[in-house]
This record gives sequence, C-alpha cells and structure tokens, in this order.
Amino acid sequence: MRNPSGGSSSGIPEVVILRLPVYVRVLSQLSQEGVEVVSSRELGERLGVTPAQIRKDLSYFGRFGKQGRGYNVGYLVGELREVLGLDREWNTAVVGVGRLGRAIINYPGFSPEGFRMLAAFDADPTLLGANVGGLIVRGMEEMEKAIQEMDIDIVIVAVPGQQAQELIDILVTGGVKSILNYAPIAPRVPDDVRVRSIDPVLSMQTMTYHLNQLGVGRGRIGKKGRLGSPVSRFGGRLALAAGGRSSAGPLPFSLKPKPAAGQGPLSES
Amino acid sequence: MRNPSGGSSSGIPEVVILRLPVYVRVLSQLSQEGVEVVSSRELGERLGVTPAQIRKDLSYFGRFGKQGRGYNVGYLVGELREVLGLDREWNTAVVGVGRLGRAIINYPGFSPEGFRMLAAFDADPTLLGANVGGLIVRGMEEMEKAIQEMDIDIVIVAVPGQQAQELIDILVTGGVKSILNYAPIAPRVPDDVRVRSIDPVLSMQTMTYHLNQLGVGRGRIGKKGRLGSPVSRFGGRLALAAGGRSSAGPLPFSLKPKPAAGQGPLSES
DNA sequence: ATAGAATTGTGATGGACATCACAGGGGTGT
DNA sequence: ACACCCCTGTGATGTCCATCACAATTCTAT
Repeated sequence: MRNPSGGSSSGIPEVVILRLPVYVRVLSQLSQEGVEVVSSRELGERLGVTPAQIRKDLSYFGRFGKQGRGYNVGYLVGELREVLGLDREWNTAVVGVGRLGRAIINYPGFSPEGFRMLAAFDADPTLLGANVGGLIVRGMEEMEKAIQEMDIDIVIVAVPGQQAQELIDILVTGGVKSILNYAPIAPRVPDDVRVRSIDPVLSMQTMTYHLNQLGVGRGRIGKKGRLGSPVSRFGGRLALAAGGRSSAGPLPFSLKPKPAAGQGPLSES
Repeated sequence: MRNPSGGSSSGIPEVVILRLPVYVRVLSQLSQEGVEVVSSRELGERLGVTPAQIRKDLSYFGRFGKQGRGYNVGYLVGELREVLGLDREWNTAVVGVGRLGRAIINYPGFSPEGFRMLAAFDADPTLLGANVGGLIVRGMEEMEKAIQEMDIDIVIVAVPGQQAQELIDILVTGGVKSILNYAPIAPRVPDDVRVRSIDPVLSMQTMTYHLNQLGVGRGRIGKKGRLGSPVSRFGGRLALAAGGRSSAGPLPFSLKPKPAAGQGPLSES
C-alpha cells in the first residue's frame, strides 16, 4: 500500500489533520476576543502544544505567518477553515433514534458549525413517522436511497452494538465515506472510509488504569467478578507512584491492517 | 521531566493502555460466544490490528499465552481487567445537569461496567434539589467537600465551554485525578491528572477535511463566511484523489508542553 | 538609518512505537 | 516417538512524527 502511515495520500500526516480543528477553535475564540495577531508561542501556551509543532503543522498548508510578528488571527482561521472544509455545510443523518439518537438529534452544537441534520432512520416500526427534533423518522429500507438522494455526507451511527457493524457495512456499500460511530464496537471499514468513534466507557476505562496505579480507593470490588484464572502476575513492573502525564499520547490505533488487507482497523478519535 | 514519552512513570507506553480496553471488550465478547482460546492472529483480524502489536502490547503485562496454541480467553480477559482496574467499582460524579448532563446520568452504559454514578452538581439554583435519574442535584459550593467525602474517583464535566476550564481547575485543586470532559475546550491540567475529552463536533470536523479532498458535495456554502482574507493558497500539495485510510493514526496530541511547564496539554481520546 | 528583539519556516535530529523475524516451545497425527 | 505445524515472546529494525536549532525576515526604538 502506497500510504504506509496515517496520512491520506497527500503527504499530510493524519495527526496534523486531527489537530487543525482545535487550532481553529482557539483561533476563533481569539478572534472574538479581538486579538488580531498571535504568535506560535502564545498559541502553544493556550493549547498546551509546543510552538514548533504549531509552526510545522501550519507549514503543511501554506505560509500563513509573518516573521518577527506572528499570525494574523482572522486570516489564519479563514485559511484553516477552508482547508478543513468548515466554510461549507455538510449534510448528516442519524441512524438509530433511541435515547442516544434523540440526544444527538437534539444536540444544539452541530448546526452552528455547519452540520445540517437532515434525516433520521430506525428499525423500530413503532418509531416510524415519529417527529424527533423536527425530523420524521424513516424506516431502514428507505435509508440507502434517501442517503443518496439527500446527498448525505456524514452518517451518525447510534444503534446498539450488536447491529452496528452490520449497519456500517451497509452504509459503506451504499457509498458513505464518513461515519461518526457511537456504538461500543471497533468498526471495520475499507481504507477509503473514515470512522470516528465516540465511546465514553472506553475513555473511562483507560483512566481507571492510572487510578489503579495510584492505589486509589482500594477495597471496592466489582460485582462482575473475574472471568479467568485467579493468578495475578504483573510482568514485574509494578511501578509505584505511577504519576504519569495527562497529556495525550498518540492515540490507540494506528496500524496498517496487515492481515485482513483492505480493511481499516479500529476507529479513530 | 523524567518521562519523555507518553507513558506513565512505569515503562508502559500510554498508547498501549489506550488499546487494552478494546482488547478486553472483544475478548469478553469472544468469551460469551464460548470461544476458549484465541490466537493473536485471530484477535488481530477481529480488531484490525497486527498480531505482532497485540503480542507486544500484552507482553508489557505478563506472559499470558501459550506457544503453538494462543491465549485462553477467560484467563486473558481476567488478567487485563485486573490490570485496568475493571474488576473494581469506580465512583463518579457529574458536574453540569443541563441537557447533556442529564443524558449522561441516564446513560445506561456506565453502571454495567462498574462506574457508579453517585452525585450530580449544577450552578443553576433552580435545579437544586431536583431528582435526575435518581440523583439529587447539589449546588457547586457543596462539590469539593462532597467529592472528597464520597470518595469520587472520576468526575464527568458537562458544563458549557466558558465555565469548563475554571471548573476543571477547581476539580484539580480539589485532588481529582481523572476527568471525562464533554465541554468543547482543550483542557489544561497538571501532569498527574488525566483528562479525556469527548467532542463530537471536533470528530466531525476532522472528517470534513477528507470529504473535502474527495471533492464531495461542492457548492454548499456555509453561512458562517470566512473570517480572514480571501486569498486561497494551499502550500502546493493539492493531492487529488486523497483517498487515504480510515484507520486511526495516532491521536491528535502528544507533546510535552515545553513552554507552560507543569501543565498537561490537550486532552486525550 | 541602524541595532536589536522577536518570530517564522524548515532541514536535521531524536525518540517513540509499530513491524519484522526468529528462537523457543507446544500440540497433533501417525 | 518423531515430524510437522502453529504460535508466543522479544530483540532488531524501520517509520513516523515531535522537537531542535538556525537562517531569514520583519518590526520597533532610537
């Protein structure tokens, strides 16, 4: 495969793309505060990122700064918004109109950012025709056609885990290229499809490791009990005072699925 | 700073910790399906990860497998749950009981995983005393004391962005070491505090970049308009047919905040 | 004008981590 | 009991990307 790393086929690393929206957000805020010029150092302090990283990230897309001075906030935010496609509107649909799906549809944060919620689908016939946040719930059999006709760009998956992979497969077959997945699974998709997963439980479970190392709240035993043998080894590296950093290491998964070729791996974000 | 990379002070890379919960999830599923033994190859196919990565990840914590055979599913899942602290219960509290906070409190996914929702706080006096999903909403002035008395391990932040950093500062001062942040900000915390952020809009905004490269749905112009100059450069790397992979590159932020020393950078996950 | 201070953009460097590749061990069938 | 196949655990290797460090440029003050 041509593209050994995380970048799309242009030479821009995926990590960089993942940081841009954060830059945009902070820059927009600065702009609203009336700040006209900002240096990579100031921006870095505000974000907890090194100035060098910011400069290098931006350099992938152009030369937006002025030596000795910094970046014009309004200009830079505009350029970045254009790079990210945030100067456009994007059509989205939600599949799964349960508790979660309804919360998503009613979430007021998408629309101001240019994400138009245009359709909702659910397999439950009793929901059919219901009005949820201004959308009429449609059946699954309409989905593929409707997505194409309405020119949906991004589909938000909010169905139970058991049905999620199957749904995602259908979406992929139907030509959907971007999926925001709320189901607690590790979706598999082809290389040209992008999935981001939102999974609060996973996030919590990665924090418990560090709490555990800290020796926090010992004594509360879960009801779920061990599934395996009771032997407790720990590879020899007990590491008291695990402390550690909060900052983010690179994320969970990066691999290039060697075995199941043609399939993307675990989701991002 | 001792710990140059992403790992906590033990030698275990943070990326590895971030993958473990996913392994646990798939292993639990296999266990329920009655599978008793699994090889790193099979596991890798199921997850979209190379077998070598799985073996190496597991090797940080012990030698759980058997040559020529694979891993005993029940045993492995038990060991990993112990490593992650998933064999215990964890006390959590929610701050911010608006639309989002209520959805979080009522989310049925936490409790089966051992996360006990024990308290809810909000600054809005009209919410004080209200019963939300079985929790009585308390005022912010009670928060710090209550968190300590109730032995809260993880605090979920669901307040508006403007108040989020201030709240997080208070939590940190109060000794909270793990925060799940739903506010659309890049929280700054000291190195010994862990934050994971959940930010659907950010996730969407990283996908639009690739859609844009694909030339999807050109012609829909956002209302928000450009903020900066109209000049449209693109650093020379136009990259048609951006295709690219869906798989996850490492995550957005990893840095070791060089400037603002002692502060953690952008959130994880 | 000129000196000095600040800041960008980028080649070079280094570190973290994914992948490779193989020695060592174990199971199975004849 | 032997031969064969399979699979783990891990040192060695390679890749990606964050950081460094500096030449080039711009602004400010005098």
